[in-house]
Amino acid sequence: MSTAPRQRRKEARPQELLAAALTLFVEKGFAATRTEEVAALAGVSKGTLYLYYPSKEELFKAVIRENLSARIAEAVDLAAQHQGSVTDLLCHVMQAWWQQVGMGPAGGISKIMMAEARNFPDLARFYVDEVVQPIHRLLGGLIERGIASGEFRPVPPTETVQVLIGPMLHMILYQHSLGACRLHGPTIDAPAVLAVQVDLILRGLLAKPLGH
Amino acid sequence: MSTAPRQRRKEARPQELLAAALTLFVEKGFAATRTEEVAALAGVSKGTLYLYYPSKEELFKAVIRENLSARIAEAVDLAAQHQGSVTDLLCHVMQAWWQQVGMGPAGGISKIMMAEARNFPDLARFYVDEVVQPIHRLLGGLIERGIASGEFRPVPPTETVQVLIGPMLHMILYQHSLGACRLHGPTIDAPAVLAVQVDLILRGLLAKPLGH
Amino acid sequence: MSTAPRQRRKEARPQELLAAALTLFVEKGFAATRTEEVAALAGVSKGTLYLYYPSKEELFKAVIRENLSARIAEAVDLAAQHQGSVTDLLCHVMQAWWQQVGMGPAGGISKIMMAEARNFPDLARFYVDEVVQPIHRLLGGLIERGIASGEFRPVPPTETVQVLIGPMLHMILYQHSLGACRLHGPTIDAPAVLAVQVDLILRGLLAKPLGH
Amino acid sequence: MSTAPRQRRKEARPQELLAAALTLFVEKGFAATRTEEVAALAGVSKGTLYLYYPSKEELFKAVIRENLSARIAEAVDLAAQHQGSVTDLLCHVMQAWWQQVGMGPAGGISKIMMAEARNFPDLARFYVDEVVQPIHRLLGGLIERGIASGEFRPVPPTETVQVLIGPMLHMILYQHSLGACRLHGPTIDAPAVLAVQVDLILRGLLAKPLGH
DNA sequence: AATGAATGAGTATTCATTCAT
DNA sequence: GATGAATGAATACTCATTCAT
Repeated sequence: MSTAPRQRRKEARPQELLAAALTLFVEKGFAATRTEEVAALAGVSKGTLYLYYPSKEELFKAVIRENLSARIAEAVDLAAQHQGSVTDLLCHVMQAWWQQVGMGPAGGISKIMMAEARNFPDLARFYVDEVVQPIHRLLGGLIERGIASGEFRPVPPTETVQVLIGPMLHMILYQHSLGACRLHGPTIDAPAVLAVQVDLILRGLLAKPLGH
Repeated sequence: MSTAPRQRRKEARPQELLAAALTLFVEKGFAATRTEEVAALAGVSKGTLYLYYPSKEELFKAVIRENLSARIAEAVDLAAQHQGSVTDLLCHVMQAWWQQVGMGPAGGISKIMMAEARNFPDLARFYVDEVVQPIHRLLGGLIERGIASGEFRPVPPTETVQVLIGPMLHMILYQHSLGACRLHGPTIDAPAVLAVQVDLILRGLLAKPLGH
Repeated sequence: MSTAPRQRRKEARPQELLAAALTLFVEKGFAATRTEEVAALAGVSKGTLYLYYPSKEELFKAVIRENLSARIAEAVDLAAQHQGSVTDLLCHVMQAWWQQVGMGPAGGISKIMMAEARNFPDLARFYVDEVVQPIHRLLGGLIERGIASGEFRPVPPTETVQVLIGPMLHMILYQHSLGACRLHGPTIDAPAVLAVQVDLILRGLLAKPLGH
Repeated sequence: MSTAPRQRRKEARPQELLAAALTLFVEKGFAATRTEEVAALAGVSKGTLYLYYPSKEELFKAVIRENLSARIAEAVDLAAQHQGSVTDLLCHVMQAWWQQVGMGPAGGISKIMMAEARNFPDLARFYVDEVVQPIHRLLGGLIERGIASGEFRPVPPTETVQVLIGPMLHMILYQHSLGACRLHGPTIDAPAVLAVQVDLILRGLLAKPLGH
């Protein structure tokens, strides 16, 4: 209880390092981020970083676990317990993901993986196992539940998941790459796009048409 | 008539270099591709590459011009001359882009830009001006034409363009990144996804509902 | 007190690197000296050099500050405090410069600047501000003092400074260039030349002729 | 007599190449001058240069022969034939050298040699044999003639040659190096310096003092 | 004779990782 | 535990020279 500040500091170190790493990896990419910068942003020296994480790759894996694995587990739990309309659940899950992950810096992790998967096969494997597969299982399952319950038309689940995920991921990627440069490209109003997507796709998905 | 082999080579070199550069840039990214590798893949020495392109960045710009700018111009022409249903035109443009660009290696260029825009601001600017803006102008214009002609519901054009582009771009990115690693992630059946997308989104877009 | 060897090295490194740099820059010139050679001569690796100096140019500037700026400041102080004959002071300043700078490796810096000024404008600017101007101000001031005190004839100060500096600088350059090659060119006996110069020029400078 | 322009061109080539080489070598130094630039300035292609001179070093030797050896031979002849006062002859030779060589681009050759002798020992040897030695023999001989004739005091000839040459050479070097950068260093008024030098040194050299 | 396409050795600088203190 | 000095592998770009045309 009366842990000295030094003690608190020592316990907080991993979190501080992960936060610094997330920020810089998203900003510059994995390969282009220097470990020394991560350490500096976390307020420690280069050597200290290696005390907590044995390499840059392991540091990145820890960032993924910290920021994505946990969120996914929550969503899976939520879906398992939900009782009512699958439509509502699907909307909720997607909105929540956007709020908690997509909008924030953690969204940038997907950019990094897209960018550097082929140069770092170990990271790619880890990310697919830890993130991509679970999300596909979750959303695919929801589509199947909706079809089974008669809410949705009998669409192919796997492909529909792609169509659901696509625009959201694309916006995330854009905002963390070209959108982050101060250029005169198209400005993306993410909530508006999500609204349009929900409108368009639900109309297409639902067994019973909505009105205008 | 009496073009010596040396002469023929000189004229073919730029194409050979651009093809090699496209392959490697897409595979490894811009920063991680070594110029010497590009030269080797094109069957020439390091120095020769610099005879044709003054720097790695200029080489990359040339790759973009060669592979994307030309295709975009074709699509713009096609759209300007098309007379019939906007729905057909939109489907055609998107299918053609997928066939000619998305599916092939040129699709990987968008991955590179997502990945490295923030580290190479000059390239980002070039890509936005040369590729992103023209595509948005083209598709946005089609949506507006469809609304004006009464084919489409009065959706917001800019955001709808995002929803149209999103899944396609996401698939492209996926196939050039995680999909290219031999992992057990979800296998994407791109034509099937496109079919689902067209089905879902057109249902949402059209003023008059389709049947099942 | 308990300075570990590592610590002692850290403090000594800049000096060791500057000494190695001076030696090699004088021997081969600025452009032709490889940073790795400098590091090797100082007994460290390539990377260590860059821990202390951010670039080859900054290393060179540090060599100038270390070897010339300090000497010039000393001479300026001496001149400011000197009370007696300007003739004596002038002789002393020139002899001292020859002993402390001209004769030693630091003399070679002027060779480098002559050689590479036009290819490295930043270095040229630095050298003019830091070395050439101060020396001219010092010697020009001495000539003026001598004229004002009636010791010297009313010669034009600026041009006289050139005549004073010329032979010394020429000898320095010669010894660090052609003289350093084992050739059968004229061997320069620097002290003898200086003696002749002092004899000839003082005779020309003094208001009252000397005897034979 | 009716040589076609093409013929005239072919015969003029070596001269044009030497002129171009002199200009660029003086401006940038030997190592830093690219052979392609020399060829371009002479209006021919890279390959053509090698048709006339087998290497960059041989090109440089030819520049020396063309611009210095010839002038020296003229001065030697003049000195051999001169009958009157050695003082006049010495003044004349030095002024003529300044006018014909020092002031013009050929003066820059000495800068190059100072700069790069140690990196190109072959060139150094050639320059000493072809230029330095002859000039020293010429001027040393004049001093001895002046002493023998009673015009000059019995000064040591070799060292006196250094004092004579020094300021002139220094000015040449300065004007081709730091002086050629647009900096705020001291501006050298070469004729004024020469006048001062002649005044000072002759006063010191002559057996019978001049008046004020 | 003239060209210019091709070559490949050579070099400043960066950065993940180690380890003595 | 914490530091930061030291390392050395890795890479874009240049330029003298050659030689097929």
